[in-house]
Amino acid sequence: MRRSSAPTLHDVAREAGVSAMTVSVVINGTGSNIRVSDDTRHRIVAAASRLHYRPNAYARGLAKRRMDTIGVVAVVDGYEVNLYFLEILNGVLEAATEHKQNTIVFSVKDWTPENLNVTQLCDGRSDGIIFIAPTLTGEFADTLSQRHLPFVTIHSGSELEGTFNIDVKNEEGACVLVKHLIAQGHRRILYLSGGIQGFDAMQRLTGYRRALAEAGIPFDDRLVVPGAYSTWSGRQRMAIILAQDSFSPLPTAIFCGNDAVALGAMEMLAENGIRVPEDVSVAGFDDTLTARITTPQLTTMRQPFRQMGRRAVEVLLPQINPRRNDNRPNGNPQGLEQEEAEGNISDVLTQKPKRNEVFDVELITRGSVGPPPTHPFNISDHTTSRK
Amino acid sequence: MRRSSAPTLHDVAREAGVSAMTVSVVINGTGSNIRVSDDTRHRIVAAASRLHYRPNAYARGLAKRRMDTIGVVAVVDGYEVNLYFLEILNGVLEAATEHKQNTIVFSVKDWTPENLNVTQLCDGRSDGIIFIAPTLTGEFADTLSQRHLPFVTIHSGSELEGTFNIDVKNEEGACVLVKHLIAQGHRRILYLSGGIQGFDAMQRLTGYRRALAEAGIPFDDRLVVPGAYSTWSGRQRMAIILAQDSFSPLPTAIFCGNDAVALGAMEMLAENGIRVPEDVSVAGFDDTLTARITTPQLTTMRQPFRQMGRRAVEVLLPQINPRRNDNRPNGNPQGLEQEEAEGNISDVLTQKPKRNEVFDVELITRGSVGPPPTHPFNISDHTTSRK
DNA sequence: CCCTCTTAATTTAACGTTAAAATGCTGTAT
DNA sequence: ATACAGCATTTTAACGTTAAATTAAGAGGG
Repeated sequence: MRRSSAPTLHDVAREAGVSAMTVSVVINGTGSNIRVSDDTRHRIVAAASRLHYRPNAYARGLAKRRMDTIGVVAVVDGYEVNLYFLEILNGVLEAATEHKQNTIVFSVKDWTPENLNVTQLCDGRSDGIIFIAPTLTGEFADTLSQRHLPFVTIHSGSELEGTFNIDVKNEEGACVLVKHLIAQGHRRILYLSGGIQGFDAMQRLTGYRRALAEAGIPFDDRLVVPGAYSTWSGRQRMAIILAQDSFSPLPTAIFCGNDAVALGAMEMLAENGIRVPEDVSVAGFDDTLTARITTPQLTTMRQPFRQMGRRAVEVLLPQINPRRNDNRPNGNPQGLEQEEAEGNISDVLTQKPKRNEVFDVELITRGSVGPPPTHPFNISDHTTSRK
Repeated sequence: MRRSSAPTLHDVAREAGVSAMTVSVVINGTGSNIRVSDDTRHRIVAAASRLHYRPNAYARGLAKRRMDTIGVVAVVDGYEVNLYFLEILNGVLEAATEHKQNTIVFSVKDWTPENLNVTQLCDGRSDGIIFIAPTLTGEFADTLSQRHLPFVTIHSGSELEGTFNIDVKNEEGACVLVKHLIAQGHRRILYLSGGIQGFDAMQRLTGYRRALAEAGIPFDDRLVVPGAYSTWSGRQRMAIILAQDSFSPLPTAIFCGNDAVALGAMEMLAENGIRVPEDVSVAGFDDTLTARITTPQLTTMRQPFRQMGRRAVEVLLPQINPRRNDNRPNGNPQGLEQEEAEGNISDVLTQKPKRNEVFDVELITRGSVGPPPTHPFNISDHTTSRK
């Protein structure tokens, strides 16, 4: 009782009159070659609960060379909360708990390769990393590899060799969404894109162009406005569009890179007295909570975030512990398409196979999309008269 | 080079031709009694960077008996994201970074004392805990105390002995807000409260009653409807109110326990064709992002979340390491009121002093509050005719 | 009575790091 | 020459845990 800090295995051992090792075996069910008599077991359990003993996770991790902890890296733009991140996180937490893994969240502000403090990721706190962001630099991937830290990305495209990535059908999703707009009668459709360095923004652009092409509508690159995946960016870009003569008359529909962007755009439209969907239709991507918060509610493409988070865990675990097979998923999740590089055995044996898992997206129609106005909407008529 | 895992201090030592201890001293600036020649230092730095060495945080924590990590416990209701929590977290992250502390987030679903897996909190991952929730059980506090884990609560009232708590002037805030409603002409004001077991909900109720009393309006307990601090709860309670005859004619103003509750209430009102603020005024509490997402935007009381998060760190750190004084805050933050139990020296020497820091709140007026309608609003007239 | 087999534990040696004490050195004043 | 600093570095011993090897004691068989 001379110590003022938390009780240890040895304290329990002394209290129960046995050795530390016996206590260790009793505390963890997994006693390799070891057996403990019922009497001793009871004494130890009693002593442990009397002292309120809790095993020290770090000492344990150090000894086992395994922390049973998954690190999740979230990239936060400025002060803005990325709701989709939280939904992915829920999936990760769910699956991690099922596999008895802990989760630790590293949040990174304003993603730049330098800014990301790799130290925290690499200092032994986790056995593997789930990286959620639309971009991943090779430099960063290299650092993790050098540290023998397995990782899985979500939304990072599939450009890097030997990298596991979970993604959605961005191109197809954008194409379906834009076709939906065209079906309503729209022909002048603005694409308010996310960051152009992101893979997903480019893939969605391709889908946008394909939908236009198949409907025989010529592509006009002035109708593609790049920004960031944030409400702030949506507001700010929308303000520019409304102020610029080249955008008058206003396009009759806006395809936003993101629900957050759509929210910002709709705020700015509302502040200028432009009605949705009467004057202009707005569509988003993600189907986060945001989509049901706007007035009217948002037509958008749903991403199966929770499933994607779950899947990331299931893909990561076998890489962390290649020996045990108890983490094997039970069949392929629905709507999942698997690409495997060449797929011959030598690949599997030599290096991590390149693997990309792509989930389906789903069109969710709500009130923000309607037929185009009968007469083109002239911005200057309204914005100046109001306010 | 026989090892396939990450390089250790010893690897660097071998590479540089020195002992492990010298490397340790070079890596951490803090060489207590020790000095290292420039030549050796350069060799070690070179070797470390050549091997991409990163110190193992856990081994380090074990040896130092200090993890330099603050744990933050977030209680999540169901699947709903508590935006105010994220804003507090930003303050915590900011201050923690300034004091060179890491932060680890424990998220707990559906707060019940049993559900909260205390193990994770107590297994040595953090040196102290910041607990964000409107309730804290004595049982839980005891467990932490037994483990000698210092903790600070936010929003947990000041009921428990020897506990540090950061809070806001709930009573005064509610009083100011309700007086504002009264000043607009309202006399029948509904209080759509958060969980009644929470200290803040009760304090706000007191403020609500005081405002009514000072205006000579009799208190009617049927106008106090308890629920939870969530959008779902706001929707659900509002639906009940609209369906119940006893609430017709509708109160002319609704004071919601929370911005999230207000959002839910406003959604339900809108779905029933009831206009805000023409038919009914709505006010919230918190001034989170939610308040600017509603249509119209929400009149609410602003809590200085970021400051509160910062302050929690500043209060926690001295408890973790009473020796060093380098964590001392520079003066009292503005709008801060400090209560100290008795304040005599013996208290400080014997046990943790009971301390409660209470921040000011600020009325933010927006579009959701207006004068009451000239004629009382009869629910059945409208809800049945619509839809 | 010696040998082997089982059961129930204990002992030893890590895991990667740091605090504190110990060790050589070199020069400098007594 | 002798003791005495001061510097640069190493040694030793933890921190709390677990894997693997080892011991001890009894049971049963020849």
